[in-house]
Amino acid sequence: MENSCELCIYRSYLFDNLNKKEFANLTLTKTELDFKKGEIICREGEKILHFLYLKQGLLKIYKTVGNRREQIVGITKPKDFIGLLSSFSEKEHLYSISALEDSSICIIEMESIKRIVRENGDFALDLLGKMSKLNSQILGSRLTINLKNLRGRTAYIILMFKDIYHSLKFEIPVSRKEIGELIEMRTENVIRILSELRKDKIIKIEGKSFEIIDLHRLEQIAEFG
Amino acid sequence: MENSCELCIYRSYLFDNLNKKEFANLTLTKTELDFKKGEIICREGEKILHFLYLKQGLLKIYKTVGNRREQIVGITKPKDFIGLLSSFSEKEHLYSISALEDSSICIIEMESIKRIVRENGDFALDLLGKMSKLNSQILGSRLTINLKNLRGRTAYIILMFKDIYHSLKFEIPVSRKEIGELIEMRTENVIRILSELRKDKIIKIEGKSFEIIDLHRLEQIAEFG
DNA sequence: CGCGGCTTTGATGTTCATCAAGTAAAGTGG
DNA sequence: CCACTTTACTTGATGAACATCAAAGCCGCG
Repeated sequence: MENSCELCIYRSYLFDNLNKKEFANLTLTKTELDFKKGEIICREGEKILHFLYLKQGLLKIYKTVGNRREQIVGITKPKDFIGLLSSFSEKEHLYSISALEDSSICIIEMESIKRIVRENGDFALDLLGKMSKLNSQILGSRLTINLKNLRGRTAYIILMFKDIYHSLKFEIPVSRKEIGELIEMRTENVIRILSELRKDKIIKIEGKSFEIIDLHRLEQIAEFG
Repeated sequence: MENSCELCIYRSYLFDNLNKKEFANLTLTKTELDFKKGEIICREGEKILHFLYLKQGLLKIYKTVGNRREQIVGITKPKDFIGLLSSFSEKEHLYSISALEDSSICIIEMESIKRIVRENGDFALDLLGKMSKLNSQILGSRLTINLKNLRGRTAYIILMFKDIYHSLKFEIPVSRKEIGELIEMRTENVIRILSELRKDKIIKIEGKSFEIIDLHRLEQIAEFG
């Protein structure tokens, strides 16, 4: 695992606007942490002390509601800021975050980031844009999901994984139960509809191995379901 | 209508971090516009050219989906930035906005705001925070609504109007149909459940006049419904 | 080996959307 | 200002979509 920020493949994505000195100062306070699949990165209600950045892996952002039900708010892909949803406005995390796959996370003191925002206008503007984008995406996906019926939601989530893995064939990193939490369905219905899609020869599934056979029809279902 | 930014009651809320010169430059490009109830401020897909700020009134942010159904994303109260959800990341408005009440909106060139973000770090940081807050609120309310049954949603929206008007008695600015769009219910069910709540002596309603009789029970319903 | 969690299928029940139909209110044009 | 049209509001009846319940097989793990 390459641990130098200088050489990080994402350096230019987020920190392109920083000069040498700013960048050096930033890396001083930076830590990189690895989390195993299933581990919890932070819990709803904990103090926000760090700015979190997903270098590698996949995370879920979720909320525990009432009696041990979980509602997944979104999935974080590499290059996403984690918890950015609220880092600049809240004192405590609004959502919990855990690793769906083994993941590497870069951790920077919140104060360091704030200092750079104050000192470097281009960085500030860029960060505003990225944050705005992430929020739009998450809100948009929630609105979209709620308009669809169960078949449409299921197709939507399969297509989402296709986009994450850039392939028609992939291993999903989540259980059927977690799929349900992501798209607001009961586990039983997730399974039922996956079976239907299999019988209709739209997908192949075996455990967590998924393969999309008829992409066009799947997209139709996601669109009009 | 007082048109000077110097004297605006909200000046300190948003522009407290600006020095005299910055503030003067900003006000040069500023316009204030009045919209009548029902008028459309912007449409989904239009170019974002301005930074919009709600001075007075009430707006709805919504999306037209498929065959002339509307989905309301949120309600904007005075002091909220409008369309801030996406101003810094998108070229076009993601949502349409219209006036629920007669409203005054301050319009500032997007470029002016961006310049200040670049030049004034404290302003940038403050804006990041406010934007983050607004996004959290909107996302939170969507998540909350989707967990509730129809009774719970109806109670929730009544309580929201209570908070907007700071009173147990108010005139709602929306039709039954619009309430439905706000909380993802059919118009008929909105009416049915409002009638139930009336029969249960929890609220009094007559047309658009609402009065909360039993606040405690209403809160219970909103919480556990 | 047995326990608990995940997966699967079928049967049953509830909630809510849809359909239908009628009244009231509000805008429109002659 | 009144007939006319349209839009909002209201209630009841029906059906579809989805949640819940139940039961059984499977797998990993202590």
